[in-house]
Amino acid sequence: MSPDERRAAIVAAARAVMARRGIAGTTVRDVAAELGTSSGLIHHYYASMDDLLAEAFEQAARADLVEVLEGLSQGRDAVEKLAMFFDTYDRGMRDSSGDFGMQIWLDAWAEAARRPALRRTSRRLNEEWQRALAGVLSAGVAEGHMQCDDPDASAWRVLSLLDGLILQVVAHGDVLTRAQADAWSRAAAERELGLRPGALSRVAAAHGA
Amino acid sequence: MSPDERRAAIVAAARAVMARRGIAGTTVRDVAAELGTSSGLIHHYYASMDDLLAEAFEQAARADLVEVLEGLSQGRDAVEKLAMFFDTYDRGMRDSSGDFGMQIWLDAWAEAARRPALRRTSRRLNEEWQRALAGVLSAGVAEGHMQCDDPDASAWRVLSLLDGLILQVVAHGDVLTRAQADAWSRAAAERELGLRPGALSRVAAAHGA
DNA sequence: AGCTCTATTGGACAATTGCGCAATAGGCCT
DNA sequence: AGGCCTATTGCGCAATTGTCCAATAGAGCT
Repeated sequence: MSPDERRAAIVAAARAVMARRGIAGTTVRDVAAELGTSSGLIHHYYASMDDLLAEAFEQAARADLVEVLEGLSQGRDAVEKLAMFFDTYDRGMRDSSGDFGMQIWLDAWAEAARRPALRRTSRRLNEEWQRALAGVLSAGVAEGHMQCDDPDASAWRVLSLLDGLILQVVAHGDVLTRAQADAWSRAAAERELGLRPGALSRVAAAHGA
Repeated sequence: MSPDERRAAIVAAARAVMARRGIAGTTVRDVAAELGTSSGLIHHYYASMDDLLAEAFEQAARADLVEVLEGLSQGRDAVEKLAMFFDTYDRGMRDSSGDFGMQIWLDAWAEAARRPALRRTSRRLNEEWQRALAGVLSAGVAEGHMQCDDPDASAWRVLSLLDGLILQVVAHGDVLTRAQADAWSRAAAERELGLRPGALSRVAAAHGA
């Protein structure tokens, strides 16, 4: 196995463990076991566990971002793009790794205070999410379909509300359902952008698929 | 020192360490050192570390909640109560222990997946915040000053947005300012409840104090 | 004073952690 | 084929963790 392949395999194994145990719960031995190799090998390719965790988190987070960006590009206008954004976010939350896909974000936010490498990565990814969303809102205003004084602020609000609601689902379980978090954040976005109630309903449902 | 005093002293020491090192970084020996006693004594009063951390977090979080509830009670009507809610929340965020007052929430949400006692406590406290807020919104609707189909859902939204925005401030630093998080969440609440823009501005400022 | 009960000590213990290192294996070039 | 280089092993080490326990001290009651 070539060095590049090996590095990729290690990160993939680290992502798999992270999805199961969270960032803080991912150990060198877990990754080695997942990979079916020795623990020493991990250190041959990654100088420290911090480096590996930062890299694995970056890839996992970016994969989610890419998926959402692809969903976004499928919308025909800004309103549909935004609806697709919620669709993809919600779908990504359900299949892949269940709750734990989001658990790594909770870990990242908490660990950001103590791990500089992780903080930079987490911050950068969050900003990319916000930028993508702000772009859609600006387009929506330009198209005349959305009302919004400050797309930048609105994007932060839509994103942060989603984060805050999903946070409750992941951290506390039944206190909210995923369906409520999804529906409530769509409703808030509609109000935020002067859309009629229901304008951001599931695209799949609206198209009968 | 009486058992009750001792328990209180242990929790106080745990809170002090938590404020410095975070929940995940608080160890039995740290607490014992902070208290100037032996580590065995902690286990004489608390069956497990999980219990102690949950208790310490509970007290720290409840102190914030009580402060907000007091602020809330100073409002004359529901709109003013809600404005006071934001005032107190924002003030509590600044003085006490700076960012660390909120950092323990990030820790709690992340650690909830791994510590059952902490998860229960975190969940209960979050529900109390939501209930308090929902009460204000219901009163606002009854008074005819607010429009809101589902006070319960709206309360979760207002709270989660605030959490989500503050999260960015605490975890990522300058990506947002505390002032933006404060102003933006007030604006969203105004929209959410059919209030005129500016209706939830700082009470202190509005009264010239 | 003596007895009892418990607060308190200080260290032992096993488990787990990241990390390093000497030894091995196996592929690639000459 | 032979030799070098590095991927890979598997164990060991030191540090840290939560938990437990036998021993001690000291206060309060009879």
